[in-house]
Amino acid sequence: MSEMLKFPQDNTDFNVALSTSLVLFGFDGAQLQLLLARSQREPFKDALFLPSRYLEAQDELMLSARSMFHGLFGYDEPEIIEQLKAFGGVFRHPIGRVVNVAFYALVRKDDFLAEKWEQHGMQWSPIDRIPDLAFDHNEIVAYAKERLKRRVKRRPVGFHLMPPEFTLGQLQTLYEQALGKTFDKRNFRKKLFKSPLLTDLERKATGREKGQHKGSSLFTFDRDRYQRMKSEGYDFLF
Amino acid sequence: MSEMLKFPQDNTDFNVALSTSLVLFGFDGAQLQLLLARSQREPFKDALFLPSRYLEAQDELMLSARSMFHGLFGYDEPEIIEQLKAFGGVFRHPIGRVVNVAFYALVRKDDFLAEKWEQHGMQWSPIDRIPDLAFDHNEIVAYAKERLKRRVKRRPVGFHLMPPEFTLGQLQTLYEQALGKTFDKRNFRKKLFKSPLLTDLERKATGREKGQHKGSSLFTFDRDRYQRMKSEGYDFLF
DNA sequence: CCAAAAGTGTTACCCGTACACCCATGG
DNA sequence: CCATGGGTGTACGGGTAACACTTTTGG
Repeated sequence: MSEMLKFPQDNTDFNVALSTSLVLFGFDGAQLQLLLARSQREPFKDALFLPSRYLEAQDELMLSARSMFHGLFGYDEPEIIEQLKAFGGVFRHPIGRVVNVAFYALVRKDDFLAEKWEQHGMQWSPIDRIPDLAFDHNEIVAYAKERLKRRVKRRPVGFHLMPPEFTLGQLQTLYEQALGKTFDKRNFRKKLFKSPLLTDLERKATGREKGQHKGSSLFTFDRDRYQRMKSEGYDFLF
Repeated sequence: MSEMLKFPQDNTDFNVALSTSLVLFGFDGAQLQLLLARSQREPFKDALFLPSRYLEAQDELMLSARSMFHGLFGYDEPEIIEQLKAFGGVFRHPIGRVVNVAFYALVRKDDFLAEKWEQHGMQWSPIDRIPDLAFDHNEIVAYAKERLKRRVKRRPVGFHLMPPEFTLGQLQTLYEQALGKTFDKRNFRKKLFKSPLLTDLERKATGREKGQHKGSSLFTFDRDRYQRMKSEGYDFLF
């Protein structure tokens, strides 16, 4: 009974393993997607799951997630990466227990090292049509989508997901898919222009980029301004 | 490199231990508080920390948290208990790694088995004056307070924290402490009466209960009604 | 010429906020 | 009688939501 009052130097049970999984959101110009791996070997051939790896005992949770990210994208860290929570409900290893700590991150899809990974069965999947995944990974994805919904309302996620130049139509698509509802075009624009983070590039889209309609105006996010305003206490709100 | 693509049957590293900690919020009629333990033995004598225990390898995370809760309160589960996230940044055990999965719960302070635990150094501490805690438990508390802020806005937390009968003054105190700001009395009442969950008991407080001013009206929450409305899609919003 | 998306203002309603006075009680 | 909290209504402003038509472009 007073185990609760002891500092954890006693009675420890070191036969748990930790894995980390990543829920990586990307936007290809028209669709919000996430990255899945496909097992290419028996006994789970073709099963889909989230990019995952074991944590070595000395690793920090976040560093483990970042290093996995590095393997996939070739640089050290995405701008947005955050722990979701621990998921422990499903997988039992013959040797002990596996608990999975999941992270989510927002990425530029272009940065993905596709040549390197596609041959290993990795692929992007539209967020509204995620197939059955192994383990409890569907539950993790559902949790991540909820987290994303909250972040979309409080952070200019376009910074991290959109290509450097984009149209307002694309941005609206992103918001609609992330929040799971549609918006009136005029109201959407009004709302976004309340914050001064969107810069009109005064150029028109050629229509060659995915999801860009020819002739519509191109915008970009003003990162510097956002940094300055944030340090003065500004809070983005959608 | 293709570790990421393997199912987790290989290369596991079973020398991690998991602990669970509880951030237990209670309200004594006048103050929002949380429950702390005090170590009574060397080498950490007098250190304060969150109620914590080791997870045995076969335990579910949530069940472990609930069973610790049972030890403290004598019944199986609080109405609100939720995982926060995994905290792994601080403690290194000589044998391996300890990762702490924290939970938060809302409780009726009266239910705490005080006679049983006070002699073991457990005590309630006001939320706005939490002392230095061992490990990274201050960080956990900070995270839990943020979670509580969000929940206060979306759930009728009064159900779970308030005594069965309370005054509007008490309820306002709770909201003010949880959200860290003050409210105008009239606006506060207006806001709460938008939802029909508050029942006027048509009796007056005697002034004997802590935090109740004599003569003010007593209210209770209509649990049944909340259940019915919730099943019809109602969402509480403060 | 047809389809698809871009672009553009106004109105109504709701909600949040600000604000002041009198009453009841206990000390 | 003084201090503390209870109890009550109104008015303004900002934000959200609803709503339709014309233009550009590619096919």
